Amino acid sequence: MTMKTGTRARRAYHHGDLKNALLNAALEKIAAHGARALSLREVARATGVSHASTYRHFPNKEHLLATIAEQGFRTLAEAMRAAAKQCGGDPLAMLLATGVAYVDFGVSRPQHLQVMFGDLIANRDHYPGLVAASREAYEVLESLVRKVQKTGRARVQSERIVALAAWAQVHGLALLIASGQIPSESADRIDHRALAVSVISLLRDGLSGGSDARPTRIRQRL
Amino acid sequence: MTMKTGTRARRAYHHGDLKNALLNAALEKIAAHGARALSLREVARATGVSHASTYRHFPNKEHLLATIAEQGFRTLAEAMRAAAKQCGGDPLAMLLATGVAYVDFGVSRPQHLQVMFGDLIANRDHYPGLVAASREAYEVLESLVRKVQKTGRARVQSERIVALAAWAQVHGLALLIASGQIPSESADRIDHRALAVSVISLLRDGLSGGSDARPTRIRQRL
DNA sequence: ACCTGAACACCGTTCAAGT
DNA sequence: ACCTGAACACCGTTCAAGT
Repeated sequence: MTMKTGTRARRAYHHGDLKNALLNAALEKIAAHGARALSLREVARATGVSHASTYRHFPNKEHLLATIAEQGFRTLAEAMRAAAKQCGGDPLAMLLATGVAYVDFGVSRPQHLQVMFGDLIANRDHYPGLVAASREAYEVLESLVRKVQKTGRARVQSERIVALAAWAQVHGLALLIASGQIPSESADRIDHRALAVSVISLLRDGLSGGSDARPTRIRQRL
Repeated sequence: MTMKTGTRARRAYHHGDLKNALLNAALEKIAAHGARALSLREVARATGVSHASTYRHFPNKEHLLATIAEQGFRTLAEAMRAAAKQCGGDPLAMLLATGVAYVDFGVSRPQHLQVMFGDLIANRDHYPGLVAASREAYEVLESLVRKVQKTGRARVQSERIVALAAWAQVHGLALLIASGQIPSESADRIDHRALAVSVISLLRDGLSGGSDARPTRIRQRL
C-alpha cells in the first residue's frame, strides 16, 4: 500500500485540500442537523482528520461559519441573476422573478439561511468577504429597482426605500417559511413559489402605482 | 441571622421564586451578549444558585429558551395592540402603526427576536405555549387586514395572502435592521421608525389600490 | 508545511445525597 | 419540596511534538 508521494504535490500528508473538505463536511452537517448543532470536532471526524488540524485552516469556528455564509450569499446572488435573466427584459417581471428566487433559496436551504442571517457570527465586520458578498446580493435587487424606476412606471420614491422594501418583503417571506412560522392550516400543501408570487405582487402593485400601471390581475394559483 | 421560616411559604430554601429569577437573569444575559453565548451554568451563577438546580424548574436549556421566546411573542402582540389602539379607528392607519410597532420591537430587542425566530429551538411543536403565543401575535395583524378589507378600500385578495404579505414585510424589515444588514451608508443616522413608515407605506399602497384610494403622499421624513 | 495527542477550561445533563 | 457536589461525555482552543 506504500504510495508514491510523487507526481508533484499530491496529497501532502493526508488530504491535499483539507480546507474545502472541511467546508463541505460542515455544509452537509448544517443541512442535516442545523447550524446550531455543528461542532468543529464533528466536522474533523467526518473528514477523517484530527480535531486540532482544523485550526491550520480556520482561526476558529466562527471563521468557518463566516466562510459558509459568504458562499451562501454568492450562491444567492447568482440564483437571483439567473432568474432575472430569464424574464426577457421587463424590469418589473425581473424584480418579481428575483424575489421568487430569493424565497426559493431560503426555502430549499433554511439552515444555510440561518448561517447567513442568524447570530452565529457575532460581528460581521470582522469578515470583509462576507460583507462584500451580502452587499453583492443586495445590489442585484437594488439595480433592478433602479431599472424599474427608469421606466417611469414606478412611483417617485427614493430608490433606497424601494429597494429596502423589496428586500424586506422577500427576506421576511423566506424567513417565515424557512423557520416554519407560516400557520399550519395554510402550510399544508402549499406551493411556496406561488405564495411568493402572490405576496410579492402585492408589493409590486405598491411600487407601480402610476397612471399607466396595468390592472395587475395577480396570477392566482393557490 | 437565623431567620424564622414562618409567615407561611417564605423562601422555601433559597429563593422562593427561582424560576422567574432564572428567566430574568437569562433575559438580561441574552440582551447583553446574545442568545448564542448564553449558558445555563452562567444563568445559575448570576442567580446565586448551583447549576444543577435549574433542572428543578426547566427540563433543559431549550425549554428555558422556549419560555423566553413565548414571553417575547406575548410582549410583541401587546405592543402591536397598543399601537393600533392609538389610531382612532382607521384600519389602514392601524395596520401601519402595528407594523411600525413590530419593527420597533425588533430593533429595540434584536437578541430577543433571535430567540423567537432563530434556530435555537429545534422543534417549536414541542412547546404549545410558544406556538399559541406566536399565533396570537400573527392574529393581531390578520384581524386588522380583515378590517381593512371590510372597508372595501383594499384590493380583492385572499385575506391570508394579504396578511402574510404584511407580516413578511414588517418581519423582514425588523430582521434586516436587527441583524445589521442595512447597508452602512444608510444605517448612519437613520430613524428606523421613519424608515419603517416609508417601507410599509409602499406595501399599503399595494393593498389599497382601489378607485377611492387616496394619492397617498408618503410622509417623507428621511 | 501539515498533522497529531494531550491538556485546559468550559458546557449540558444526570444522580445520589443532603436539609 | 427544593437544592447541592461530584461525575460523565462532550465542546473550542492551545501547544509542544511528530513526519
